[in-house]
Amino acid sequence: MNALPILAQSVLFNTVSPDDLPHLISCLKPKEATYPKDYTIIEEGDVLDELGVVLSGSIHLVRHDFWGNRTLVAQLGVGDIFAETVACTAEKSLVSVVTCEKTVVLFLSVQRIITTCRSECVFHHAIIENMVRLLAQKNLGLMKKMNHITKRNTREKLLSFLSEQAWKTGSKAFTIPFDRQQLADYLCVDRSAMSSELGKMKSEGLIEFTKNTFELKQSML
Amino acid sequence: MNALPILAQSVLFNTVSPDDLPHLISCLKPKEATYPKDYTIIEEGDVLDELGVVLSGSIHLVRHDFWGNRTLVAQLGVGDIFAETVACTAEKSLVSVVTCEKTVVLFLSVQRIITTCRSECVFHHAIIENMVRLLAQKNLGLMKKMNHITKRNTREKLLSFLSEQAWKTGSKAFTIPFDRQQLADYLCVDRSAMSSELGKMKSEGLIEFTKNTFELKQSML
DNA sequence: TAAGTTATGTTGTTTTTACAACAAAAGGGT
DNA sequence: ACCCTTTTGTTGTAAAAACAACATAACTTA
Repeated sequence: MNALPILAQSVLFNTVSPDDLPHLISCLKPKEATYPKDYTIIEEGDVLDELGVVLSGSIHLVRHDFWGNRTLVAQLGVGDIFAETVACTAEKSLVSVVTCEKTVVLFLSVQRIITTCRSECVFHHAIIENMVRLLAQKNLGLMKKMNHITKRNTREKLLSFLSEQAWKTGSKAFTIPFDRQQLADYLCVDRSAMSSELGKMKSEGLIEFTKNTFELKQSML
Repeated sequence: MNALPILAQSVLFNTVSPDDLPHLISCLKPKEATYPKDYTIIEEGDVLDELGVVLSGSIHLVRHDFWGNRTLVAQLGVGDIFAETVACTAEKSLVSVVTCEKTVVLFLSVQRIITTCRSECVFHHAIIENMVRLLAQKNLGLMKKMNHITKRNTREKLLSFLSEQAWKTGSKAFTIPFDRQQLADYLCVDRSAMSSELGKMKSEGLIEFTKNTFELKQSML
């Protein structure tokens, strides 16, 4: 498929002029792959030297422990980049990458990205800068998630998460990208316990919700 | 103080030849500062454009919520780098940086690091590559911490943490860099609850410990 | 060394969570 | 419309954690 419009929007290439982009991409050993729904692209423990760009569909970064508890680390969509950490560090992946639907991915060589090539690629140093920003943003994302899950109880985790969503959309009413089980996995709590906590919060007038659409009823920190 | 030997060992500069280092550093607007014990170098919400290198002493990255719960995100020592994320993203800091003892820090301009300068700095692109690796490693560190705190109960968190320490030192007996309160803050649990859980684990023969020295008694995942 | 301070361990109570089992609701496809 | 599957909500119980209060040990420093 035509990856260029999507790549042009991604954090990694949004400063590169559309004219230069095809040449630049061709430098990075691009490989496209299409996966069905619920396909595991990367397994925990895998080692690789390419990062992935989601061209269509969506993916989850998840971890599983020995008792089957699942932790949802992040959900990524079109234009988002994954596996950059494991590719940069050459260490084993701590997460699995699983498709949520039929998904097309473009893989690019990290070695080629961070190693400046000869003068032909005048724009090359631009994407290295972007690579730095990308990693810093990922970092920030992890810290934000940490802000939620380090809360001491379920209600605080929920309020922390919902507040962030409201903040992100700039409105007290918003739709979250998770179903209940996914939200529970994301916040590291039991689904049913979370569900009943949501019920309590609704009956106390703190929040309102139907399906994935929530509304915060009071100012909360 | 003479920062060069320490910088030469740091992730950011360890590939730069010692001869080139002074020139390179001077490009990066270096500023040295000395802080007393328990001094807050960076407050949550601060915005800055410099990263810091610990030249002597040690620091904690911490977060506080409104109920006074403290979360210890990481502990850094000589040669370690902090504030690179907030400096790269130009967003508000999510953590505070507090000294554990008298500490000397060297600040360097992130703008100068990631923007390639004129040809004079032939080694410049080398540290950009290092910057990428540094951020990726930080990322990995956050994921590892996440592996611990996403565990469902205190014992699993402890085992996860202790296993990692054992793995890191390559021995079943090791000394951890935290006291009990700090460990509790790191694992996001109550100190006394953690203390009693440690007691149970000892009485069950799982572990042995005195002060900060632990020993794992059985094979555990 | 004595007194004060900090760190750690212990215990009991209250609150919260996980877990299990089930009911109700919502979709999906034929 | 019907059956089947998935999602969500509800409830009760058992387990775990937070909390508070205190005992003891270790460490400082005057």
